[in-house]
Amino acid sequence: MTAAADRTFSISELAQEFDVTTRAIRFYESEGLLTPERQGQRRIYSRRDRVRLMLTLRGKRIGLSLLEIRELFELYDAASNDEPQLTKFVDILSRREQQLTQQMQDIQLVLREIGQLKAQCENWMEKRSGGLPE
Amino acid sequence: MTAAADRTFSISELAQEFDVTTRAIRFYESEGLLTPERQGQRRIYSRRDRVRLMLTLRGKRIGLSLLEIRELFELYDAASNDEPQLTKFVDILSRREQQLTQQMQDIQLVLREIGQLKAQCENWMEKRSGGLPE
DNA sequence: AGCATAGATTACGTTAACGTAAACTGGAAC
DNA sequence: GTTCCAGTTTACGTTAACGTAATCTATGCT
Repeated sequence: MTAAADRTFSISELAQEFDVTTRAIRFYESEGLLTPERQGQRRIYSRRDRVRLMLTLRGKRIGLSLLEIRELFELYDAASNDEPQLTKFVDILSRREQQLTQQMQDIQLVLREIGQLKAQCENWMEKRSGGLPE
Repeated sequence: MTAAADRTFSISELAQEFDVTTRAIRFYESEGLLTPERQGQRRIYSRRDRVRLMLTLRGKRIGLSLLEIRELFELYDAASNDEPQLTKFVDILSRREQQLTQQMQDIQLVLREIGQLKAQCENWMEKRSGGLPE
């Protein structure tokens, strides 16, 4: 049994590590995404909270709203329950899968366009710099 | 010369085709993304406007703000100008490329997780349905 | 002429996700 | 003791991207 398994974190530690403001972290709590303990009035974050913060930020990066992220947390927590819950869970996952796949295709399109545009630009610039040798 | 090359569109035609409200289309105009002609007071959209609307919506899907989309339009229009403009253009493209690549990786991660979760759920549900044969 | 319909203009409302400021607390360091 | 410092609460402000009326206009149809 290693002794550091229950490491905890202060709010500013997490803020630094993930490059968000403490305000944002408290806001996520107010939205039900984090549930830190208290030591007096100070918030004290567990490993679990840290993971949830990570997942929250990743969720945001892929365009989920805080509400959706929270729903996923709740469904995930309750997922070992009854079958209707499970079915709903799978439904949501499928829909999101659908959207994300679409999103990836869009991104790939745009990336290709960007590549072409960049090549074109660099082409032009080369020609210009080579075209007037004093 | 075919005669229909200069087809134009009404606002509600575009609204229908792309499944957005007319309000949104007028809003995009007010933000400088579209520049329809006028026939009296009615807006009359060209092929070019239609393409820009398409690009606007695609930009939104991949998480660009209307302002960013407008900047890209402007840069694209001015791209055949001088070299500093071109350099700036390539810069912006590179940054966006960077972000989009990151975003794609995030999405791929989540898609993998979703796949696993779905498999797990279906696994559970199978076991249950098979476990109680009356 | 009268009416319906599509479109225009103006303006206020809304939601999400925090930012920002003010005022307070509790322990640590000097 | 007092001065920092990190943290807390409360509350109002902000931005983006439209939604939602309300009111007005132009036009084609009957």
